Amino acid sequence: MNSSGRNPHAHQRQELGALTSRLRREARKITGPRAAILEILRHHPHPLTNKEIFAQLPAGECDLVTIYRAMRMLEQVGMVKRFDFGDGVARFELIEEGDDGHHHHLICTHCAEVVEIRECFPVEIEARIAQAYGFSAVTHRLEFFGLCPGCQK
Amino acid sequence: MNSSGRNPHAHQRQELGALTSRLRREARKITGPRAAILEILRHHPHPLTNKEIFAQLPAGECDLVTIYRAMRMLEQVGMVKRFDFGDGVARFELIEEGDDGHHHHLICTHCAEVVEIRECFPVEIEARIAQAYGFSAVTHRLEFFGLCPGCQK
DNA sequence: AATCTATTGCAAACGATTTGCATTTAAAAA
DNA sequence: TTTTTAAATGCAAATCGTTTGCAATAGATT
Repeated sequence: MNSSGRNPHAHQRQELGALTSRLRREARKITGPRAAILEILRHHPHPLTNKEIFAQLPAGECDLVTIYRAMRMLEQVGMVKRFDFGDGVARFELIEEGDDGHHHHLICTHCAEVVEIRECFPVEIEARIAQAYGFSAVTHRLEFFGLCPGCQK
Repeated sequence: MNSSGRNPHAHQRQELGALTSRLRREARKITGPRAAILEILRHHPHPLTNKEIFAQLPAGECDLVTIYRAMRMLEQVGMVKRFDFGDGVARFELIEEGDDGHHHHLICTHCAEVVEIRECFPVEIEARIAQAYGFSAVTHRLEFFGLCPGCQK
């Protein structure tokens, strides 16, 4: 049982080379800003906002707008997953090749700590819902909120 | 088995009088705009955006800003529940006295039709998550997306 | 090395939501 | 009922996240 298993949530860091070749395969250019952004995402197991990425970047590495554009592109080619914590700010997480990145989070409403939740429950439920209402291609968006151990009292 | 049961999703329309007295109890003034807004919400079983409410209002009844302020206030006193369908626009639904309004929706990604989902599944799951990670006061936000019967092909 | 086109930076536009402030008005007091 | 008082409104302007236009730059291909 080694650590290179296929648990999509093991968060083994993807190699930068693997990431760039993935980009190349999509006929996208590997630019300085993009490499830097991927490098940051690679080291963060939790969803990051565009601003947070921007802040991590060496000063002047690239414009905030470029990050917005890069994230949209990375989402399009399926390299990152966009999450919505309901605060009006998009967050992104790098996902593994082949994975669709579907999972959930538990967010502390006080300190904003984020826990990645491995299990995805409502999958069985989706089928039930889909057929109950005649919908197809049903997916869901689910996030949990609460007080983390450190913030309780 | 009459229709005035206590199923919180039966959507029996709340009386305007009951609504205003609820407001009065909270030491809020019953104004023209507020009565008009409540009147609209009363007749809509699905979440409405501020703009949608504005559009329903008799022309010149009140400013859009007033609606924003009213909805925030109504949310504070627990008379409406705010929903987030992930498109960057807040939606509101009137909730019954005593109810916390917690429920979910199934939204057609093509025509935006909204189905109210009565059952709330992850309640049992919340407990599991809460204790697994030591969080307290855990809640969740869950919405389903898919293609409604009419939009499939 | 030359070419071609995607990508970037910067400024400006956008859409949802909030805020400041002077004016109006519902509700409490007289 | 009139007076008083604080809350609510309208309007303009500000804010915040995100997108877009455009000319300049720079990967990738030849």
